[in-house]
Amino acid sequence: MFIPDDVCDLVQIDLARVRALRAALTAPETVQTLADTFSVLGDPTRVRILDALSHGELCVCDLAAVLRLSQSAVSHQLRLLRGLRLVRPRRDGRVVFYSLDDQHIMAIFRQTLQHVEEDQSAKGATGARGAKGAEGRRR
Amino acid sequence: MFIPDDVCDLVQIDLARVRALRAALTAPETVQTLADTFSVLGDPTRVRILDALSHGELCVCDLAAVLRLSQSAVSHQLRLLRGLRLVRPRRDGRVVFYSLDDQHIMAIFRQTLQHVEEDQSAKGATGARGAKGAEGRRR
DNA sequence: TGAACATATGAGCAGTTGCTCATACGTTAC
DNA sequence: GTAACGTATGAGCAACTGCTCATATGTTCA
Repeated sequence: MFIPDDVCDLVQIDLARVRALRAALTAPETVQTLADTFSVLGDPTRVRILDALSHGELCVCDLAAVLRLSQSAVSHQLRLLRGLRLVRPRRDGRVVFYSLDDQHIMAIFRQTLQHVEEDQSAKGATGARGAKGAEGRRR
Repeated sequence: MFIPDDVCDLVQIDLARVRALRAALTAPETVQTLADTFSVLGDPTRVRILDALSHGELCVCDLAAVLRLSQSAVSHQLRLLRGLRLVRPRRDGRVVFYSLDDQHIMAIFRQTLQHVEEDQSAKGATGARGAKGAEGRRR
């Protein structure tokens, strides 16, 4: 679909500003990287894995036991988390222990929770159903 | 699928720890909320929208023009962002201006970029393809 | 009131995701 | 070597996502 510089013909539409803004936008690769990272964090199972690992390193099968997930499911998810260097493996014999690879993640979790909590207290719960199906996404 | 307390039968597997950890885990609703929020942030289009709005409020059609997206696409995404209170609408006649609803988001972006950058510098680029298809996801 | 316009939303489709199942890989013990 | 075991991974399927198209809603102005 073709989208011209000016989409609507209101006077208020600020064409100069539109063009200036385009130059000020974050680079596409950076945007993609941000989105990829958030995408990986945007799954309850992976959040739970990171949460569990925040208490210390765990082998795959203990992780599966803690979260009541299959070994395969955990392993698949760890692969993704490894890919973004959110977790780090350490082999000891046939057991592989995983730990958080980075302090930032927990800081990001904290900050995000702050956002959510500020929401609920400061603004009341009008239609706070979290858009994307905050409920009913588990299978 | 049934998943017992202990998945594997190695001696190293720490059953007591598994049980203790279960009690220490973050509450399911909190996990879901975190995941929902990250899920919304985990899309390039929405990241771009938030990035654009970080420079100041914009009406829907200017936003569409800046990002070269259809009005419909932008509106659908704004709906999601509104749902999680990441953006806030302000009506002025028939024009609706959107702005960031929260300072936290930009802080989260910054922190996440720090994580990514630390990756690339400190750890070299061995297999840094970001798992989930960092490239080739645009259509 | 009705035309024009900015925005919102429902339906539908192609692409993606997270799981399970089956199986391969890597290490240890015999 | 081979058996056992912890982990990793490919295929495949059901559910979900983000877009477009068509259309509804809400506001302004004549």
